[in-house]
Amino acid sequence: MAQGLDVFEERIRTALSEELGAGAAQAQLEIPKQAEHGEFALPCFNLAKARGGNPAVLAAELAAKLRVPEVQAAAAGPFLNFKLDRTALAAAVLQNAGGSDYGRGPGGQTVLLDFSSPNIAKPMHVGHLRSTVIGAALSRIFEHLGHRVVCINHLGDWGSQFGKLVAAWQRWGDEAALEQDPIQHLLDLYVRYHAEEEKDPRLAQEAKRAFQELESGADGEVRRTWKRFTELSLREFDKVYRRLGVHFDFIRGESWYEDKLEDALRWLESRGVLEESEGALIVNLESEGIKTPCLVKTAHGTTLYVTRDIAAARSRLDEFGFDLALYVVGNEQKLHFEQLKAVLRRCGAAWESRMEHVPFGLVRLAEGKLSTREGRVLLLSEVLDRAVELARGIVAEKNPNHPDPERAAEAIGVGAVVFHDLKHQRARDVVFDWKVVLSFEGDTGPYLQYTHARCCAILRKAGRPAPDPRGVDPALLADAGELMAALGRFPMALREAAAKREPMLLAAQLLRIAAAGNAFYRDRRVLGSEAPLEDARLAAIAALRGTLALGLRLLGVPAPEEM
RNA sequence: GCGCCCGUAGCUCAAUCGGACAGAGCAUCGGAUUUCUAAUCCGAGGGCUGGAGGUUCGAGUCCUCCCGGGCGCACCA
Repeated sequence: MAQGLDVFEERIRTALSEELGAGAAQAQLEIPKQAEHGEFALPCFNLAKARGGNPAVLAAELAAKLRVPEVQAAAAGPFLNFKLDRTALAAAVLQNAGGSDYGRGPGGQTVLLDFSSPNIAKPMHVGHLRSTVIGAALSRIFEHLGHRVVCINHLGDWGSQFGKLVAAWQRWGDEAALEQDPIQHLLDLYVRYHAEEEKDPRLAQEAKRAFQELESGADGEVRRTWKRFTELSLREFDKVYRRLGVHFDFIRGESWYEDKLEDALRWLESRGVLEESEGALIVNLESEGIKTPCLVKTAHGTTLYVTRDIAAARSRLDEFGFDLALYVVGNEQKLHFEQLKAVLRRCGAAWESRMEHVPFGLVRLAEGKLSTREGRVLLLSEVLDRAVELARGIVAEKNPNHPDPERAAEAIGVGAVVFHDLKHQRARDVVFDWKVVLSFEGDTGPYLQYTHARCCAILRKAGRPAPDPRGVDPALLADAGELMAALGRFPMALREAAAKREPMLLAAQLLRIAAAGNAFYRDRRVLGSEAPLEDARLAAIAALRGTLALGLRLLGVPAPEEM
């Protein structure tokens, strides 16, 4: 069930292994940087070295001998280039491209994704956007590849910070302010707490006591207050998730593992990895090459973030039996996940190798790092609102007769913000720049949406259903090689994006597809051509539209039919 | 101080397992619309890939050192 260009790649590998032996099937086939070198290329240096020959000679020999159906092999110095027959290329791509199952894979694994995970009582800022959109995109990509995906939102709803928050609420809480804008009020309280904590040491005591009460399980004032904050926060988060089209199978904060903490600690004890140090319980990790010991219980008896993650990992393995668990969490928590995995390893839990931290760079402002406490925040909802507002103006200007301008503006604004995040390699820090985020031209989400909308317009104006792509004459699309090759690489881009946990690879492929598509219909009239040609071009447009729609959906970017 | 990540065009970013002449977008300049949406397309200029060595047939990519930035380094998450 090879799709797109995979068909040809398989043929090339088969021919190579027939000529050079089975090992050659794994030879490094790459995509040439320049289109005139064909669709695939084989650098012959290593092969020649292994066989004791000259790479250029080998390339020439292979070019003469290889027989690959519908593929022409040509030597260019030490490179062996493969150029696909244009008609065969179009025929192969039209076979699947554009369908909702294009690029679908056999999958079969259970993949758990832990992402977004904002902290209760704090607003979602642009930093949360990264985890949310990267995690959500990966979840859809893995799902499309046939895996069973479980998405968990591991809310930060536990920990000593909630002791601080409850203590602050008990001192300065304002019922009316909480009703009016819960997250803002809670944030104010949190900031005020930190400001006054140093002047008044009693605050720290109150906070510590409150968290101890919370963790004791007592169903008193502290717990009721905390629960209320959680519910109010979730309601706010839901609004953002709805706008982003993000869905979780489970919204389970750290508190969900509350009743599993004791068991986790007993387990560590039974494995003999627990040590006491300065009144606290730790796991020494020097044998795992980590100098910093892992602290699992504080001297005053409360658990920590990592304790909850240990409990969560065991619980999730038990419940879902995951083959792969991806934690889409910022770079700065690298050590945390190394420790988590090392602790499990010391306990003999070999399954920790299936857990993987998928880190991403942090978002910074030009003025400096974001800091909730110092009030240097950039609210996610504000970013989305501004993008939508700008889109609203542009829609009104460019398409005053749009049937649903408000909906289009929302799609364009949100799409711009989401795509902007996903087009960068996740590892790198990103500097948030309004000018760039709010740009709708060039390599942007709206550019992809626009291309999609143009295709929709052509298909709409055809006034009839798109022809069955298998019924059109692919020879009439021999001039669409760029577009067909770009579409044909979509399945590969999907697989790479999953393998490297890097949605950018899909985003980049969509940009290449859109660029090829725009060039294609710019120079070739679709409607009004003679019947067989119109059919063929309509089929190409349908494949383009469908692939963009699919790719955008996987990334979480809406694809309106009209802009 | 130790560890990890990053330095590519004026700006934001790509570059497949180490492969061909380091590519896009933005910005600048110049073109394209009686025809399916100009949020588009075509073209031009713009580079000692932070610096110095090394490995290799071949280095933006690997190794060493230096410079610059980010993050982390047990009682936060």
